[in-house]
Parts: sequence; C-alpha cells; structure tokens
Amino acid sequence: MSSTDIPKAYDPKLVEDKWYQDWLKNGHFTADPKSAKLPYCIVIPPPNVTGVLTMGHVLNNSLQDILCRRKRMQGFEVLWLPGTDHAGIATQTVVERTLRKQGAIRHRNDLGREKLVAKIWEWKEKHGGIIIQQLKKLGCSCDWSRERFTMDDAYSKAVLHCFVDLYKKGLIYRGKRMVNWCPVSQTTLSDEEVTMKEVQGELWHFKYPLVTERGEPSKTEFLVVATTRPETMLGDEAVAVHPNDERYKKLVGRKVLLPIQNKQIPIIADPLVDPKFGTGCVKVTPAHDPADYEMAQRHNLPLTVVIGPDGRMTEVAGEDFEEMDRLECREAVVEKLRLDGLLLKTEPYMHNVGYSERADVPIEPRVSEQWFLKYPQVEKSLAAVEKGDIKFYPERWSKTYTHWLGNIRDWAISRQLWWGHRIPVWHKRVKLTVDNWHHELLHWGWDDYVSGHWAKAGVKIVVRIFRAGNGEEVNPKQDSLMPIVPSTEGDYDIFVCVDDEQQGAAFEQDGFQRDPDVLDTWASSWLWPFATMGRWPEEQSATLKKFYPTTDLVTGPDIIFFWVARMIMAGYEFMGEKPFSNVYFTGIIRDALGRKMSKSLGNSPDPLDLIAKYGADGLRFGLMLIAPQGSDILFAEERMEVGRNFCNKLWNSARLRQMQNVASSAVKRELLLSDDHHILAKLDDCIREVSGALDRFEFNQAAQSLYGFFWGEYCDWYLEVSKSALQGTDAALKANVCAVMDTVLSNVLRLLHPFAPFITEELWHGLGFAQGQTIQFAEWPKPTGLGDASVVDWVTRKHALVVAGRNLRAEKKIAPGKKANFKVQAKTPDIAARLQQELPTLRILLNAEQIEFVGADFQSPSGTPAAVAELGSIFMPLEGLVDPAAERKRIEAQLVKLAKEIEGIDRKLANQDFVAKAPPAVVAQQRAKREELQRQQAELQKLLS
RNA sequence: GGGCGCGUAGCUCAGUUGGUUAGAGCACUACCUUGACAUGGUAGGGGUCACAGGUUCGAAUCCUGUCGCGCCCA
Repeated sequence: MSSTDIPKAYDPKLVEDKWYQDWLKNGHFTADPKSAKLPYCIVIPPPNVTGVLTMGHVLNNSLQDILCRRKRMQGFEVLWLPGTDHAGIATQTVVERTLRKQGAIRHRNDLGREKLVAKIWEWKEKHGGIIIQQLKKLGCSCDWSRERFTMDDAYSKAVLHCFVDLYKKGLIYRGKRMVNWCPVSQTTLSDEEVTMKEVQGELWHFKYPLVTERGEPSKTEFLVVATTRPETMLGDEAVAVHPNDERYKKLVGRKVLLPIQNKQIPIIADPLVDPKFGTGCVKVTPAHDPADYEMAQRHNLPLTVVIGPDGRMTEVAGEDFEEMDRLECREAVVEKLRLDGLLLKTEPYMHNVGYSERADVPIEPRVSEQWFLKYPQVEKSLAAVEKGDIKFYPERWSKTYTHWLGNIRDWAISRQLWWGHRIPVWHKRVKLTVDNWHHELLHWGWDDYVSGHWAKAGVKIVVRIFRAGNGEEVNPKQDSLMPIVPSTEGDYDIFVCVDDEQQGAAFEQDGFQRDPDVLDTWASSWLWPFATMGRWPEEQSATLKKFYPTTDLVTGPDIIFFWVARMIMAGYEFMGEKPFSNVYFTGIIRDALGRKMSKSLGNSPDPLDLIAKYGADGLRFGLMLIAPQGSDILFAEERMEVGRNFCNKLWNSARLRQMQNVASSAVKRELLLSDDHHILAKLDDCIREVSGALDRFEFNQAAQSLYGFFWGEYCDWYLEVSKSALQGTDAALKANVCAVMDTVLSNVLRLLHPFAPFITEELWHGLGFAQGQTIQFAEWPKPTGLGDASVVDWVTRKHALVVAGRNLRAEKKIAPGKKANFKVQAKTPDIAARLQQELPTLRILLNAEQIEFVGADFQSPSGTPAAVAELGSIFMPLEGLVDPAAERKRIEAQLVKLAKEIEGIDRKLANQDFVAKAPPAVVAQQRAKREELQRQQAELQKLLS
C-alpha cells in the first residue's frame, strides 16, 4: 500500500473486530492437549452469568490475556479456560425482582420451585452470553470451545459427586447453629458473606426490676442492662454478669422481672460477659445473638424466637408487637419502656453491625438447621503457601491467607434458595419398632447397603441414621438396629446421600424427601480448576491431564477466602495436587474519590463505552499504566486517553517508516552511528525490563518501560535524528536507518502485543513483518545484541548539549520553526572531533542553520546567550537582539545553582569518615563530579567577564 | 481490640539490595500547525519524600515511636 492509504490517526474500529474474527476463525485460542509444547493454563474467575462487564473485569481479564498471549509467544501450549458462574443469590434475586416488577408474581411461592428455576434458566439463556461477548470485545484470547457454566450437566455432576464424597468422609454434617440470616433474601449466609459496617447507633439503658426473696418484683431495686437492640429484649431469658464481678456476685441465682413480657428470668454468671461494658450486666437473648446463644447452651436456657425469618416479630413477641418490622418494633419497645419509667438513658453509640453483602441490610442472627462442612486439607493448604509451592503476588496476601486458615471455622454450605445445586440428600423420619423395622429398613435396600455395596453395580449411596431424640448417629450393625428390640424402638432420622438424582428420586416412593436447600455457590466454584476440564470425575480427559494443575490464577484479594483458599483445599482433596502455582491478586478499581465502583453509586463507567472511545488496546494499555501492583486503582477516564494516545503514536511512527518506501533489510553493524547504537542498546534494556517485569507479575512496570522507551527514547530522539539520514542522499545509510527502525518496531510490536493485541497485529502485517503469520505466535523478543552499550553514555551527554541549546532558543523566544546558528566549544579536542562527525544530527536536533566549532580560546561577545554542558559550551550568537543584562541574570542564576551543588559535594568530601568508609568508587565519583561542576562554573564565569 | 497496607509535585503513582541534582504521566505556563503524529512538538515552573527520634560516612529507602488514611478479621 502507498503511504497515502494510511490514515493520519489510528482508528481502532477499523482494526479490532476484523482481527478478532480472524483469530477465532483460525482457532488460535484453541488449546491442543496433544501438543508437545509445555502447558500453560489459567482458568478464568467465572463472572456471574447474568452480569455485565465492569472495570474490575477489564483489569482482571486484561492481565490474564497478557499472561496468556506472552506464553503463546514463548512457545507454550496455552489454555485459558473461560466460563460463567450461576451466582445463586445474585441471580435468583435479580430474576425474582424482575418478575415482581412485571407484576408476574408477588412472591416466589406464587410460581413454585420448578417454574421459578425454569424462569431463571430462560433468563440465563437470554442474558447469559452478554459478558462473554464483552470479553471478546476486550480481545480476550480464551479458548471459547471449552467455555463452561457451573450448572452445566457435567459440572453439576462433579459438584454432587464431591458432596457425596465429603458426606461419606463425615466432613459434611447437619447442625443447629446460630447462622447469619438475611431477612431480605431469606437465606443463611456464610461468615464471609457478611460485611461489618461501623454505624452510628444508640445504646439504651433499661431497668429490669429485681425479684425479691418473696418472689415479687421490687419497686426500688433494679439491674440496669444496656443494649443496641431493644427489640430483642422480648426474647430475653436471663441477665448475665461476670462470675468475678463483686458488684453482682450475691445476686447470681436470683431473678429479675423481664418488663413488658412480665416474665421472671434468672441472673446467671458467665465469663463471656465483659464487666467493663456498660453496667457489667447484659441481657441474654439466646435466639437472636451468637454470644447469647453460646451462653444459653451452657446454662440450659430456652430459645425464645421473637423475630421471624422475614424480619417481622413473631406471635411470641406479644400481640402489641406481632407482625411489626424489627426496626419499627425497636422504637415501640423503647417507647413502652419509657412510659413505664424503665428507660434510664439513651446515648449515641458507634458499633459494628453485620450487613448482608447482597441485600445490604443488617443480618439477623438466627438459629436454624443447616449443612456444614469441615474444611478438608487445611494443613496441606497452609503448608503449600508457606513453603512456596503456591506463590502469592504480592506476597503479603499470604499472611491474610494463613491467618484465615489458621482460625478456620466450619463452612455453612446450605442456602435457602432454589437456584443452584440442590443438596443430594433425602431424608425420612421413621418410628422403628420391633414389628416394622424389617419393612422400613430393608424395603428400600438397606440390607444390600450393609453388606458393603449395593446390588446394582456402580451405585454410590451413603446412608446415615440418627436417633431422633439426641441426634446421635447410630451404626445399624453395632447398635442393634437390625433387628430392632424393644429397648431400641423409637424415632430415627435416615439420611440417604447419592450423586445420581434419578436414584435419589426413587427413594421418594418410600417416603423420603429431598432436602430443599441448595449449595452455596462457592461450594461449586471451588472445583473450577478441574471440574471444567472434560467430564471429571468419570473421565480423566486429555485436557485435564495436560493442563492440571493450572499455572497462574488472577483474581481480586476480596475473594481470597471465598474462592482462592477453598480452591486450594479442593485441589488437594479431590485431585491430590495443588490447583495452580501462582496467584496474582489485582487491586480493586475505585473511582477518583476512592470509592468502590458500584451500580448504585453510578460511578462505574461502562467498559464498552470506553472501548468505543479509546479502543480496546488504548483501554488496556492505559489501565496497565496506572495499575500499580497490589494496591487499589483510582480510576479516572482521562487516564485512558494516555493509552489511546500511545496507540496513535505507535501508529504514526509506523507510518513514518512506511513512507520511506525502503524495503526491510538486516542491520549492517559497520554502518551504525552513535544514535543507532544508542537506540539499539536501549531496546535491549527495554526487552530485558519488560521480560523481567512480566516474570515478576509487574505489569505496570512492563507497561511503563515500553512507554518510556518507545515514546521517550525512540520517538523523541531516534526518529528525529534519523530524519537526517532519511532526507539525505546516502542510500546505504538510509537503508540501515530503516533496518534499525524495523528492528525497534518489530521488537516493540511483539513486546506490546500482550498489552495491545489489535494494533500490534495490524502493524505486524502492515509493516511486512508478518509474512502471512499472526503476531500471536511470533517469537518473544530476546536482547538483540546489536547496539554497543558503551555508546549510550556519549549519546546521553550529546542529548544534554542539545537540550542546553534548545533551552537557549526557548529562552530567547526563537520560534521552533525558525533556524538558528550555534557555536560549540567542546571541552576537549577529542570531543570536538566526535561532535563534528555528528554535525548532521546536531543540526536536525537543534533546528540549526549553521553550527560552528570554536577552539578553547574563543571568547564570545559579551551578552551572547550561552550555556555550559558536560561536553562543552554552546553559544547562540544573536547580534544586537539580546539584552546583556538579562543574559547576565540568567547565568548568575545558574552559577548560584552550581555553587550550591559544589558546596554539597565539598561537605561530603571534607568529612573524613566519608572518605575513609564509603566505597572508593563513590568517593571517586564525587571527586569527578566536583571537578566537572567547577569547570562549568569557570566557563560560566568567563561569560560574565 | 488484633492483623495487613499506605502517607513522595496540584492529582495519580514509580523509586529494585541505603550512594550523582528524588522520577513519570496528567494538570499548569510559554512558544509552535516544520513533510509520522495537535491523540502532536520544544522548553519551563512545581517536592522539608506525613512528623519526631535512632542506626550509618551517607536515609525517601533500614529501626522505633507519633499522627493521619484505607482494608481485613474479631
């Protein structure tokens, strides 16, 4: 193509879709498990299937794409495995809300389980692909042929298989516990799904009348309790004090009258009470507070439930309050106590309240039956990170990980939802008697089970039986269940756990009922690194064999407990191997004010808008430039302009090369001039820096190296210098400069490709480097060794001389387009000779008409603008055009600066300790520096004379 | 209350094991449509490296403390 065909400004729209389609068509992202190449694998953190792309996704997936694209260039067989997550609560909430808004339902019960789940599937089919399409716009090189969803058939089977396995090992159990209950979603939440918020509340002090020896409430003696939740007092069952608290010791064992309810409750002593808090007396509400529940168990207190699952007061709360919302009730209780003269005081109080992460309302502690998991492989998972088998970047997150695993508590894995993997447990409570046990136990096949396996081959069923009264597990053989004798007659709970839903359903004919709950979403996504590969566990696919364990994981530190730690445990438990070797934790993207991006705040830009404005490459590169390792990122849209501008700069530098109409050739080393050596040596530095930075997951460093080299060195200096050869008549020199340009461009395009895949592919072809091949598998750059690094210092100093000259121009307001004349007085004859060889480039850089080299004896006319650099002095004769006084002032200012510097060095050198103890090289360097500064000082002084 | 971080230019951040004059981008000022690019060029201004001690010949960097901010866990 001819030069005029290339547009002046880069337009990503003409490039991005075209190349993405081409890559897909050619199957460049598809991993081949049969390949002889070394494997490299990342599994995507699966986004919510109904979600849309956020800036967090852009950051996270850009990083993964950078890693994958580089590894492809380095010759690895790369699998980046994509997919989506069913996101239980989030998805069900969204769909329910939509249906309610449409007026289709008032409550999910109006539809029923099956129909609601069908609606959610419909929703998923309709909206589920959006985020995947958006990732494609971003340029992500995922292997789409392997895309997975956590509710896919094979994946669901894997989830149920693991449940059965853990159940069999006794790690999953059902228990009555105080759990975090979300009254809006009406489900329990795991501890990790509750976020603590500091809120300004109030602390109310209530008087509870002491009950006298005669059993009547005293009119004068009270115990004062303080609470932030007055509404719970309706369910109080005791008042507690610390056992060593002298103030109350003699009252322990007596009773107080619980106001409103008019119920006598005991005063108990428990070490959990903090004697310094409030009055040292606390009210105990066993059913609505975790600490109180714990105390109640020690003291055998009843559970009085006054708040229902919907957050409304129950009948037990009393008819004045029944059906009232818990917060409304709070006001009502306070008012009632105030009227009764039992409200002592109210004070403002800052305290932490647990909020539901999803619904953003205060959670309600609630006692209920839930399924719990004792985490497997905790020790191994701890050791893996401590020993460095699994490395965290930045490393400090390993402390968070270790701390959490070291204090781990059982995981509440059941959710009172319909959307998700339903717990594969069927239950039946049955009264076993001498007469019926035979029928009840053997009818559905127990006899076959106790013999060790089931009659039907391949059936995996786990059965557990508990005595209903005390919940003790019984072993049918040892505990005389078969046969039942009069002393063992009674109610029994039989649980059957099976991963085949058809088989499970068969039990329903015998009166078994399936557990209504589903599993916590994370109890499916913790299997993601292997359940996504083939049909694990029934098939050990080639993909699994080749790519598990995966290599790197990129995710946010906010899910280190939810996901990362659990995946590590699952990897060891089910695969016997770690799931990945490196975990890179990204920062969290915040807005310019430091707030987390959220839909409700409306501070989250739509990445697709940004892509439309700045191009996917511009967005990606701009983001990488501002994304420091491990700390949060304050996002401002202006930053993306930098990325777009960089792409445009790259584009135009390629245009400049194109316009030469010079065919590409190999660099001829014997023709290289100092600037060529300089840029080639700097290129090698850049290659080393980018490679090293990426090896260390320092994406930001890599991007900045590229930016600094390409713009600051290549475009700002080399391209300007090269114009002297390009516009000159020496064809061989011109060709060699083009060869240097090609070397730089070819390497920069490859280094940049992981960051900016589209424009680099376009230019790779446009500049003729491609020879029909995609850049994606082009060899990752290694230092070229073409440039002589010893020349770098010389060129750097030459640039300093040029800057000094340009400064004179600017100071004296010589328009940039206007040519000027300079005189250069080199420090030494050697330097003079060398500089004379570089006259053409000096003229270009200074935009000079004439540059005259003058000898040491040259004395400029008074008032001639002049500056002193390391290589020598530069003068800009401007007969009669300058004000000598102004020039004097300028030089005097420079002398002051120099004097200060010399003074600093003198101070150091005068210090005997410095001269004696500092490394000789450092001392010598200071001496040399001082000498040079003094020379410059003398030169400047000459100008004043 | 415990833990982990962070305080460097107006803003956002670099600053590798302590060693020239502490850097970059944005923003700002002045000049400029020159034949790659105004999504650009040249030059410039701008910092007591939060504060106070300490270690050291030498501290933005290491140690201690103080203040301020953020996050996580109780």
